[in-house]
Amino acid sequence: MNPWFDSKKTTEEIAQELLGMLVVKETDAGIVSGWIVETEAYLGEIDQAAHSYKLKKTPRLNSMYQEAGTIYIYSMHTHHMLNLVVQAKGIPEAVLIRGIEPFEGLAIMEERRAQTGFAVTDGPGKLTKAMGIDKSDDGSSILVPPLIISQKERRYPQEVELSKRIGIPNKGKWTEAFLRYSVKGNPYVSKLKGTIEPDYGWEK
DNA sequence: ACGTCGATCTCCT
DNA sequence: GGAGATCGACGTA
Repeated sequence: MNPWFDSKKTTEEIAQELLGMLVVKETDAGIVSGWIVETEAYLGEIDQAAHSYKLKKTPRLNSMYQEAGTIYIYSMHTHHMLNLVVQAKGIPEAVLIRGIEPFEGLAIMEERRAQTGFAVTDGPGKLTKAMGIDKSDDGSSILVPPLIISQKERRYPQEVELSKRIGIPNKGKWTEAFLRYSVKGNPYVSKLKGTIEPDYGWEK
C-alpha cells in the first residue's frame, strides 16, 4: 500500500509530487540517498515517446506492465535509467527520475562517478551510476529494499518548473508536451537553464 | 545472423 | 553546441 500510488492520481500529478521525495539505495558499500529534483512523465499507450507506446510488449518491457511501485530499469549507451511504474497493473505509464540532490553517502557517490560537484547526479545515467542502481533493481518494488523511496521524510519545492522532455525529437505533439518537472533553481537539474537559487529551490 | 537505433555522457571547440 | 563512444534489445530475414 502506498500513499500516492493507490490514489486516483494521474501520471503527470505523480511525476510532480515525486519532486522532493528521498530515494535510498542500500549496498555493501553503504547507504546512499538523494532528493528527487527532476522527473519526466511517460504516458504509455498514447505517448509516442514512451517505450510502451501502443502497448508494445517485449521481454525488456515486462516491468512496465506490473503494479504501481514497480521499478523499470532501461539501459542504453552503457547507462541505466531509473523509472517508476505508477498506475495499475497492465497500464504501462511511468515516471523517469532524471536528477537527484545527494543527501547521504556523498563520498561513495563521488567515488563511483569519479566526479565531484553537481555532475555527480545531475542526469539520469549519472545518478544511477552514483547510487549503484542497475539491471538487478528492475522488477523490484520501490517499497522494498535495497532501492526504496523513504516514507519518513521529504522536502518540498518552492516552485515547480515545467518543460519539454529531453531527448525526444520527431515525436510530434509528444515532443512539445510539457511533461518534464523540476525544482526551479536546483543545480542538480540536468541541463539547467536559469540561475541557481541560494537554497537550491527548496521550501524552508 | 545482422543492421539499426536510442528517455546519454564526455570531451572538445 | 556538436561529434564520437558504445552495446544490448529489437526487428527483419
